[in-house]
Amino acid sequence: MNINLKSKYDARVKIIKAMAHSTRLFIVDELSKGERCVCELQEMIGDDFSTVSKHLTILKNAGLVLSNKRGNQVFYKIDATCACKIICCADNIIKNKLKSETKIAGLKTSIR
Amino acid sequence: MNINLKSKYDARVKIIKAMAHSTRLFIVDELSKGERCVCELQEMIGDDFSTVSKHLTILKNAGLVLSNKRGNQVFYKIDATCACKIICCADNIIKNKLKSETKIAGLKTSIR
DNA sequence: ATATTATATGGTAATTTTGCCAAATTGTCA
DNA sequence: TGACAATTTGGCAAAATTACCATATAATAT
Repeated sequence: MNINLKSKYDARVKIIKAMAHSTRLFIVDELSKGERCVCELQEMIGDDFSTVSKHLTILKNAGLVLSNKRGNQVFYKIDATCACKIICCADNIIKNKLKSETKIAGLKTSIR
Repeated sequence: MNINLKSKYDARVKIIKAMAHSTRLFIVDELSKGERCVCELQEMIGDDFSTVSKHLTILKNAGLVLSNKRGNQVFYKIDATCACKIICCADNIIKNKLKSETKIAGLKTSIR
């Protein structure tokens, strides 16, 4: 693959990889409801603080979320609304897959 | 995180992970233009046949593409059009990020 | 100043992903 | 049938990701 094309795909991959983890998807989902501080997210997720913090850094570096420090708390919010659309697309794909699987199951039944 | 919620996110992650690789993004992009056989994709990508084949298997298992054997060639095509939308979303995020970065650069210049 | 709270960073072991080679499979054609 | 072409699968080493602990940093309160 040529070098320019490769870097175009690498830029896209960076975004998509940032979302390719259940914790980070959860965070995006949660932030789509509104701003949350790290401690709120950590409590919901249950992982170590440092783990949650690193997930947030990945999302931030990818340009998906923004952080804002107030006092000694850091609040995160969605920067790219398209991140939510990506989740929506994933849900559509899951729905379609289930539909086509039941269709196949139905065909198999009707063959008997 | 509770177990049901976790599995909901895992299903989404499976889809997104399937797209989280530059070669696989390229394949989705290419297939969005039309059906392609493995050898065509392999030639464009340049990786080993087995590598390309494994990428295709990942996309197929995620429900993003379909395969169809004709003669001794296997043709792949897009199953989930939403896969293309995800790429589109990634592009939007990249565009916004560039925009906000130049805005910040502009502010810094105007401070001088 | 010092203790405390909230978050980020460095280091590291465990796990997952990747990509190549070799071998197996499937279909075509002589 | 046997040779060949296209694709997939198994095995494995290298690279990347993940999650924890310990430590560092920053803001607040005493």
